[in-house]
Amino acid sequence: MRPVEELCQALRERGLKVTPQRRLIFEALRDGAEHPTAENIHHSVQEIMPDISLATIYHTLNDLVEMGEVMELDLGEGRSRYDPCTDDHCHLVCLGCRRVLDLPPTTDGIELAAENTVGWEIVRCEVVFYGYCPNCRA
Amino acid sequence: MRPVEELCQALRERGLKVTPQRRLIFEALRDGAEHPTAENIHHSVQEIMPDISLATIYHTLNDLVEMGEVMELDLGEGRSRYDPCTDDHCHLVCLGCRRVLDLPPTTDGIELAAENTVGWEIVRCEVVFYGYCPNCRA
DNA sequence: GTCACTGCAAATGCTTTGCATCTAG
DNA sequence: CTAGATGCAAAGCATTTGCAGTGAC
Repeated sequence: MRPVEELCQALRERGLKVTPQRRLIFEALRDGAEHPTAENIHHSVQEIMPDISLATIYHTLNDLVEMGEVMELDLGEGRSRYDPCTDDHCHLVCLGCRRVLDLPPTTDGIELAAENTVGWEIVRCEVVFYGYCPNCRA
Repeated sequence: MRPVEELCQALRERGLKVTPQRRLIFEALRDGAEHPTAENIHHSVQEIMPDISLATIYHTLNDLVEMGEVMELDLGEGRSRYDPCTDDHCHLVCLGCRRVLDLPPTTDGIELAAENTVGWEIVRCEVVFYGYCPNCRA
């Protein structure tokens, strides 16, 4: 995700408007936990703007996803997480505490795709490891 | 997924009962498309037993997942798919027609995990490629 | 002044649950 | 006979949508 001011600029270039709500959402994504849910962001923005609506959060997150500034992660939890890091990388999910960590990209993911997907156009590859973190193994 | 009769046996061993509904669901999983949704299975079983309830489908699928006979896939579609193949393998999803293909497992997924997840107990690794199939590229 | 955004509430879509009835073992 | 299964309808959640009022530019 780019810095807040660049995001604001990108919004304007698309004919979208920069509102205080959106600025706060950008800041929450920049400063908060790394893989927040929409509700996480709602809570953290509410500390500054108590009346902001969850619908506004969803609206803005959808815009960011469409702009490619944020990745929507589906980690099998029945709700989406949003990742401000859009570089190629893998995820590691603790089935105990639901903590989500970033891992370096798999080097051969793309190679595998190349071998077995002749004729396809591969857009992206998602790799998620599920397990138990050191704390939760106990 | 094991043959229908073995599944029936496995149910009984767990104190669960073998009903005509469950048998039909097993057969639908065995014979039908490879990555069906709960609704897909409902439709195909309804051709033989029109009054079967969707709740029964979900109930049985949840049992099968718990028994490790079927994998629940979350491919970011807002609904689950169920995969009777529980061997280690990857998935290839067409963003156009939503077709889902199986791919061989990544050999180094586990290696990557071993290098970067000291102290963790890794349970499984899910790899999903998203793209456009030859038909949908046009 | 316009057109997009906001907040609210209602709607949506998938999945689960409560309950009365039924049935496998 | 009895515990578990079924079908129905209602409830639960996360997310989206419709709409009237508001605000960015």
